[in-house]
Order: sequence, then structure tokens, then C-alpha cells
Amino acid sequence: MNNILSKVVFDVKESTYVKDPQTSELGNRILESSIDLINEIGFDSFTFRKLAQSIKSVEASIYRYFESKHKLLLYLTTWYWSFTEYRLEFTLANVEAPDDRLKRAIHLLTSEIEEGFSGLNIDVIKLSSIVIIESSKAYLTKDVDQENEAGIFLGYKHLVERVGEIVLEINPEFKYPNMLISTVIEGAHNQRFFAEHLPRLTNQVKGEDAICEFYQKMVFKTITK
Amino acid sequence: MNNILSKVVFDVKESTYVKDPQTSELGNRILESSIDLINEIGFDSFTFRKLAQSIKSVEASIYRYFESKHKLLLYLTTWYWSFTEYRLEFTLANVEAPDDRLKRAIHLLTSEIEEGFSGLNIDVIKLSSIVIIESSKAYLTKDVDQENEAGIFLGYKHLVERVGEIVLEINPEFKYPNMLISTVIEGAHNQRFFAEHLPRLTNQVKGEDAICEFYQKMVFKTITK
Amino acid sequence: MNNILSKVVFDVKESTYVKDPQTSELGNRILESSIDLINEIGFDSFTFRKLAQSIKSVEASIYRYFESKHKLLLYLTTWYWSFTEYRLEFTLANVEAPDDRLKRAIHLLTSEIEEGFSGLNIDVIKLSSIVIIESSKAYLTKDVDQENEAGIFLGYKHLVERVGEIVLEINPEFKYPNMLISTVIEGAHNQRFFAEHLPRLTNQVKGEDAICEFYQKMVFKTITK
Amino acid sequence: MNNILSKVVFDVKESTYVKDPQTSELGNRILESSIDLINEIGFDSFTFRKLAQSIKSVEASIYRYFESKHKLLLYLTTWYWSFTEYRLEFTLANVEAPDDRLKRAIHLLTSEIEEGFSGLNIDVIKLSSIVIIESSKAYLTKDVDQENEAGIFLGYKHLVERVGEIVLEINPEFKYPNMLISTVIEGAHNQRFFAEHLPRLTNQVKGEDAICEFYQKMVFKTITK
DNA sequence: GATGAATGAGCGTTCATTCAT
DNA sequence: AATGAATGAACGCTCATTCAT
Repeated sequence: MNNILSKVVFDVKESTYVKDPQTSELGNRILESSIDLINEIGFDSFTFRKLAQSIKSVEASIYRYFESKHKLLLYLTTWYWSFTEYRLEFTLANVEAPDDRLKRAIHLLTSEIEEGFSGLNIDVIKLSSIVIIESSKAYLTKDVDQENEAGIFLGYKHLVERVGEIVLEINPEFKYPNMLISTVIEGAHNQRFFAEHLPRLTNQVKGEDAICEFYQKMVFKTITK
Repeated sequence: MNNILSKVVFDVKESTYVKDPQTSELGNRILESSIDLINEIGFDSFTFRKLAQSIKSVEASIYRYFESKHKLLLYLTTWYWSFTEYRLEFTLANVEAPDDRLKRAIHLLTSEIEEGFSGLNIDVIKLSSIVIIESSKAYLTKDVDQENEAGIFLGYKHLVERVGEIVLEINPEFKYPNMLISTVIEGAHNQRFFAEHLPRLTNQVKGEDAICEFYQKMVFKTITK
Repeated sequence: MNNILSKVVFDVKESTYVKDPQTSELGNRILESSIDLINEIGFDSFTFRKLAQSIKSVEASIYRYFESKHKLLLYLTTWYWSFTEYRLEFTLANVEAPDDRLKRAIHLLTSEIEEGFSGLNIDVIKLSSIVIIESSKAYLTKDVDQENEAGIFLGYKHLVERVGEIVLEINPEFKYPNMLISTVIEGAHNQRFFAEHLPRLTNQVKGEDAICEFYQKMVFKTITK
Repeated sequence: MNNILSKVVFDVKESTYVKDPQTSELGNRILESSIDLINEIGFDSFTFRKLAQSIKSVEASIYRYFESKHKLLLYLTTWYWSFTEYRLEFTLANVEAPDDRLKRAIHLLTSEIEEGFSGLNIDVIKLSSIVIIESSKAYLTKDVDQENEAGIFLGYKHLVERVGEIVLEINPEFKYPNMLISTVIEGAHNQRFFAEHLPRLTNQVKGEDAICEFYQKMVFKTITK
């Protein structure tokens, strides 16, 4: 599986980095450590200085790869969506029935990643938890409209549209496929966070997986004529 | 309407402030200006220094009211949810039919606030746009679990539960009322942001109001047995 | 003499400072120490950090007074020219004969300040040496044309014009009074520097005062019809 | 003219460079680009990094030629004086009358270079403007006394002495020939800068050439017994 | 000889916060 | 109660420089 995964790895917009971190040993250490560190202390108090200390290097070296911590977060989330799309391909491969396809797609988008992926230097489980908590900070910013970031959300958009298309296969007249799918993705993220920190906002019992079940039902009922 | 509204005004958890800003002229200026300023430059680059300049006062004075900018944001969002709950009461008053009640509730939660509210020193339109963009930052933080903030999300939780109860009136067996309603609230916020900045993630045409229609249908279909 | 001198002290363009350093104890320490420090290590390697250390304070405190080291240098040179003009007034007071007046003026502009001035917290001798070595850096900069600096060289300009007028008293037809006087001022500065560091560029023997004599002769011969 | 000029080219003190930039293609690009760049952004914000970018090379490569940006500036000014001395030879060649020689010499030192010199990779017009603005920074430094820089000002000194000798031919008893000539050179530089940026310090109207005329008269009157 | 990668050091700046008045 | 002055700490960033290839 190594080879295939390493192919995915490159599918990150160049505009997020100065030099692709996956092409050097230091770069990879930056990725690994930043995931650990953001998980630990949160993106807000995450700084290049702290990251530099944790990889036993210096800030200047990190600037060779990313021009700001914001760009680094974009890199990570972009990578995550690109990786998720890749997993989606596998999940849908050779599955014909649209209902089945949609069910599987939603399961993928709303369940926790549980197994690690061998052959990857990136810890996807930790990364997914970063995406849940911090990714909104990547777009909820005043810079979101800048041209150079136009391409950055492509991965996410693409994923939404891919699943949206399955919805349309089932009900070609449904008017809001993207709205529905992005609601599911963001919603699942939120519910997972609520389940852990603000349980009264959800009906998810920690441990069980009501989230996936709920969103599957919601989607199918919503798109039924 | 002045009197009634000013009653709402006090319904903010004390743990968010050192001294209630609504009890003094300076405090009110802090609220007004912070809303303007956060709207303008975003919460991340919003600082007490800049706020102090814009109210022609001094950082130290703001510390009399809020112990951090984070607490100030919590105050504003709490105020917002408390205000929203208040509006909900009005919307539902004397409406008996559960279907009708739910429809109205969702409309309230998913539509843009359009009219200002006279008698309020707080610009609710601007505030709602802050809540959309920045409120997730108020809870997506490592401090979220700290005891003293336990009560802070009460307003939001209460609102979710209030509407959740209407859901249960319609279908007492529905298992995930809170999950559904918080998905709607967060979803509507996101969609509104996407519509403006990342339109490919939504099917909302700017100007129209597909969002409200979509969520109403989604909710009713989802809770139908 | 105290009182009169303290009057001069305020004659510095406000655009050079954020808060007038002469109005507080810390501000005065900044002035004194910066003069010492620039003298010692040169303006190029002079930084706010080093200055802060030498006054046993921190950089942030210095920023209360000056927004950059460049502005601080402008403050010092402006102060110096304003002070020089003040000394000029005294030197010319009650002297009627134009020849005499010019001779005295040139002497003032070309001789080393030797006596300290009691009642001043600023060490004028050290300051004058800074002006000789570093002041050109205050105007030889890409910012020189910016509007906000328009008024900054007024002291220097005014001094040049004041002495230029004496030249015109002696020879009203002389076409280049300002050119002549600014040549003298800058020239005397250079020669004093050369005498110390690059003696082959001058004919000044260190210790003697050929510089003053030379410029006096030069001026009188040049303006004679 | 090529051959003769390329002879001049080598007349730069070795102590300024690690490897003579004129001996390689990259070295020449360094010279050309540094002149452009210093002109554009000023010496203070000129760095090896920016220079490296503009020659599409790398900082490390520049260090092969110059050990610091300060040394590079010294190289350029030294080259300039050496070049000026060379032009002086041509200007004085076959001119016998001392008065005439002095007049021509001063004209050379105080007028703007207008024509470019074919056969030179160095843009002398731009370089002369650098020397006017930045050269004082080359010697107004705390390092000026260091041994290895002792020889660096030889070109300038030599030029001053060469013209000083003409002064002595005319008036052998004149005591300050070097002082006079260095005053003229520095003065002309200053006046040219003032004319453009601080016109009230001069009587030079931009466009005309009062500077040359003024200094010629000044010199002749000053040295007349 | 030229380059790419990495680093150590330090600068300018801003922030949040405290203290005395 | 509000303010002015000062501070400690950290951040983002750039620079000059070195090393290995």
C-alpha cells in the first residue's frame, strides 16, 4: 500500500508551502511534530518557535518550508481532504448501487478514523482531530478571499461535489446536494467535538457511534422525494 | 420595546466579566466598539490595545470589565444566544400547533437578522455576523473544559434543548433532537459563510434564501417516522 | 543659565517622538544613555534592545517615546541644531559689525564644543561628535522626502539661512550664501573626522585648530567682490 | 577605449574582496546588480539575500567574493575613486597652465557624470549616485581605524593629493590644499543631494549647474595670496 | 567554483498585564 | 472608577554565516 499512499502525499496545493516539506527529512519532521504539537496545545498557542524547539531546530529553518503557521495549517487540512478523497475512491471502488455508495460515503465522512495507515509518516488520527477542531480557523479568516487561496479549498470542494453527485444519482431533482453534504461533514465534526466537550448539545454517547447513524438517516430521508 | 429588551440584556453569565459592562457608560462603549472592531479586522487581530484606542481610553480600563479578549468574545456570544432565545419566545408565543412552532423556530435560527432592534445599544446585525464567523473560536479552544466556563454555553444549550423539545412533541421517539438542532444552527452559520466566500460548497445563491427552506425540509423529513 | 537652557530644550519637532522624552525621568535616561551608547558602538550597531539594557529597562518602554532608532537620531540632531542656533544668538548678541558677526558665527560652527553646559542633562560634547559622525545618516535615507519629515530639518535650514544673511549683509550680491555656509558646516564636520581617522585627507594637525582658521579665511575670500 | 578602461578596472585594493569579482561572470553580475539594487532600495536595506535573488543565485555564492556588504560598498567606492583618478589623468593630459589644470580638475570633481562609458560593465552614473549618498557610510563607521582598511581610502586620498599639488603649483605657500580639495569633493556631493531633497540648504537650482561654478570661484579666491 | 540546506543570533514589535496615582 | 506609565515575555521575521555536497 506504500506506493499508492505516497502518490497521494503530493496532492497538496503548492501555494501553501515555500518548499514541499515531504521532500526532505527536516520537512517531514516539521509535519509530524506540528501535528503532535497542535493537538497538544491548540493552534492558537502553537508557534513556530515552539515547533522549532520540539524538532530541535530553529525558526529560520521552518520558514524555508512555510511562510506562516496559517499556511502550515492550510497545508495540513488540504492534505487531509486530499487524503480523504483518496480513501473515498477506495471505499466506492466496485460498489455499483447508488444507495450503497452514498451510505458508504457518509460513513467515511462521519466516522472516526480508527486504524492508522502504515506507510505514512503522517499520523492521520491526530490529524483528523486537528481538522475537526482547527480547520475552520483555516477559512474563517479575513484572508479567505485572497486570490492565491482560491485553489486551496479545492480538495474540500471536490470532495463535497463528488458525494453530491451520488446524491443526484439517487434523486436528480434534489436541489441542494452540496449544502447537504457540507452540512454533514461540518456537522459530524461539530458533533464529535460536542460529544467530548459539550455533551448537552448532542445526543451522542461517547463511545457509541450515533453520529454516523444519525447522518445517514438524515441524508436519506432528506433526499427522498 | 425598550424596557423588555433591556431585561434580556442582563442575562449573561457573570463568569464572563469582571464588572458588567452594561452598567456603565464606558462598559457600553466597550461593547459597541468591540463589535465594530471585531467585524472590521477579525477576532484574531483584535486586541485590547486597538479597542482602547477606538474608545479613546486605555487598556487598563478594559481590564476592569473583561479579563481577556477571549472572555469578551464569550460575553458577546452568550449575549447573542440569550437574545436569540428571547426572540424565540416571542416567535412562539401563542402559536399552538407543534409543526408551526418548529417551522417558525427553524426560520428564526437559519435566517439572517435583517431589521435592527431599536432600544438596544448593541448592533445585532453586526453581532450575528461575528457569531457566525468567530463563535466557533470561542469554544474550539483548549480551555473549553475549564470549570468556570462550564456555565458559559448554557444559553446555547438551552436554546438547542428548547427547540429539541418541539421536535419531541412532534415525534416523541426521535432519538437525536439536540444533534439535529445543533446541526441546523451550526450548518446555517456555515452555509451563510460559504455562500459569501466559498460558493462551490453550497447551493445557496447569494441574495435568495435557500438556506432556511433547505433546513426546514431537512428537519421535517428527518423527524418523520 | 539653567532657566534659559531649559527653554531651548523643548524646541524639537514633535514628529520625531511619540511622547516627549524630556517630560519624564525615564525619557531623560533614554536621551542620556542613547548618546553614550551611540558614541560608543556607532549608530549602525545601536539597537533599542541594547539601549534598554543600558537603562535597565525594556524595549517596550522605549517605544513609548520613539517609534524607531532612526526617529531617535532625528530627535538628537534636531535638538543639536536647535541648541546650536541658540548658542549662535548668544554669540552674536550685541555684536554690530557684520565682519565680526560672521567671524564669530563661523568660529561657532567650525570649532569643537569644549566646555560642557551646566544645567543640561544632555552631554553636548558627546552629542556633537554623534552629529559629526552619524547625522548624515539621518538624512541620507530613502525616507528623506516623506512629508512628515518636511519639518524635521527646519533647525538646520534655519541656522544656514541665519548665517547666510550675515554673508549678504557684507556682500549683498553674493549669489550662493546657503551653499557656502552649508559647505562650511558639513566641511568642518568632515575635517574633524578626517583629522582623527584619515589624516592624509586634511591638513589639520590634531590638537591645533586649523579648521576654524581655514574656513574663516575661505569664507571671507570667497565672498569678497 | 575598452582596453584602457579595463586596465583601470583592476585598481581596487585586494583587501576589499575575497575573490576579485571582475574575473568571473558571476562576479560581474554581482557588481552590476548590487549597483542597481543599492540605488533602488538604499544601502541600509540592501542585503546579500536580496542581491542573491536578483542575480538568481544564492547568498553563499556571494560570500565567495565579498565577506560582507560593507566590504562590497568599499569595493564600489574604491573602484569609483580609482576610476575618477583615471578620468582626471585624461582631463589634465597635455594641459600645461596650472590655472587651467585646476579649473578642469574641479570641474571634473563637482559636475555630474552625464555620459555613460562604453566598454564598462559598471554603470558609472548609478555608481556615482551611490557614492554621493552612501559612501560616507563606508568610512563613517567604527571600523574605520582597523588596519586592513588602512589602504582602502588610498584612491580617495591620492585623488585629493593629486589636485592638492596643482593648488600648490599655483600658490606654494597655501597651507591647506588637502583640506580645501576634500571640502570641495564632499561639498559637491552634499550640494547635489541637497539640491534634490533639501533645496533650502543650497542655492543650486535643479537643472542648472551652479555647483561647479561656485566651487571653482571658491577655490581660486581662497588660494589667492 | 557554485549551490542548497540549515542554523544561530538578534532585531523590531506587540501583547497582555501590573502598579501607582 | 479610570487612567497613565512601565514592564516581562514572547512572537514573527530576517540576517549573516557555515557546512556538506
